[in-house]
Amino acid sequence: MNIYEKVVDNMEKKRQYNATLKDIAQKTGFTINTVSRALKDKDDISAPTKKLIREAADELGYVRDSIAGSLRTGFTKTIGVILGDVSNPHFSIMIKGIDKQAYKYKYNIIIFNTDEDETVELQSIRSSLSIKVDGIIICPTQKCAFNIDFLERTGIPFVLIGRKINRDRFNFVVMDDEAGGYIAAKHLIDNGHKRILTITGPQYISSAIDRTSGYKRALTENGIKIDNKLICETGIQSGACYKRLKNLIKNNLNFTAIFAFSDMIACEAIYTLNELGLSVPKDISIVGFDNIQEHMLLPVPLDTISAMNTRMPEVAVDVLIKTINTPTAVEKQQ
DNA sequence: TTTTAGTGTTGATGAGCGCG
DNA sequence: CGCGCTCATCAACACTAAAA
Repeated sequence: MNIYEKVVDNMEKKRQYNATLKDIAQKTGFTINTVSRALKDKDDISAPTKKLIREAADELGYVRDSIAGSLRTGFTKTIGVILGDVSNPHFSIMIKGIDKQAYKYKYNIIIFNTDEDETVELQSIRSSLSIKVDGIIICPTQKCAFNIDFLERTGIPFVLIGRKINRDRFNFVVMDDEAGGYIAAKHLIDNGHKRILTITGPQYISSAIDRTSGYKRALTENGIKIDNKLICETGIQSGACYKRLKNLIKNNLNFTAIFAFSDMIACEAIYTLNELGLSVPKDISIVGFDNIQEHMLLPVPLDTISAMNTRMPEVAVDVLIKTINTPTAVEKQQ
């Protein structure tokens, strides 16, 4: 095959791939509109015509140009999903749930990973708007209010997931983190623990605040005095807990149990304890959060908080789609 | 510099046809 | 004439390369 044949071959291949409604119309003798309607299975097109057009489309290797479609309809059938850390199983499980639910509505999702960085977060919001997603599901970094304010001002439908801001104005889908914190601490108390270390997330994150206050309530209700030394705030990025916990133990902090902000932090804590010659649960008991082992088995079974965690993605998508279809509706879910 | 033409798809509207 | 069925015509979407 010489260079010219190659070019022609490529052009033909490209043409095949790029077949449009126009090509099908020419091939079948119907108008472009009829072809469009036939392929969309509209009921004002007769069955024989549909069959003919579909066959022609297959033969030409037609693939719908969704960009052109969006140009016409104003919808891209795409949801932007903006999350802090997709390498955390908690979030990847969440993504899977969102995708599965979005599929039911014939929606695609596009994922943005912010690394919990507000600058990246803003860029992700901008990119989402740029590619004209119909709506956004976002787990906000909560490091500054600007990003979400900006998002609100654009008027695009969005739903917060996992973390909440300002109950009245925004749609958010969260679990009852306060209750989760309470149950976790209560569980450890019931097992005889009085010195319970909580390794919690940064206190600008709503879920961290709520879980910590649940923890405090459990202690208070059970007559245990709150020791601020046992409330350890740490970053939620990988490695943060390891350093922090190691330090605490080296400084001889006295505790018999840990309530971790997430299962990932719990895993890191177990790793750290093992490294220091302590074993779980013999020496130290641990309760995590998120129940990731429901989706992936861990080396050691982990006591953890699940609640309605697994339904959050579903609900978030439902609420978002509803908002997209009725722009004025404001919903609140918990 | 401004204007035009072109991209692919589809909702709204309308027209032709056969039948009762 | 009125109706249902089937398909056609038109216009618009947001942006850009090319023409004027």
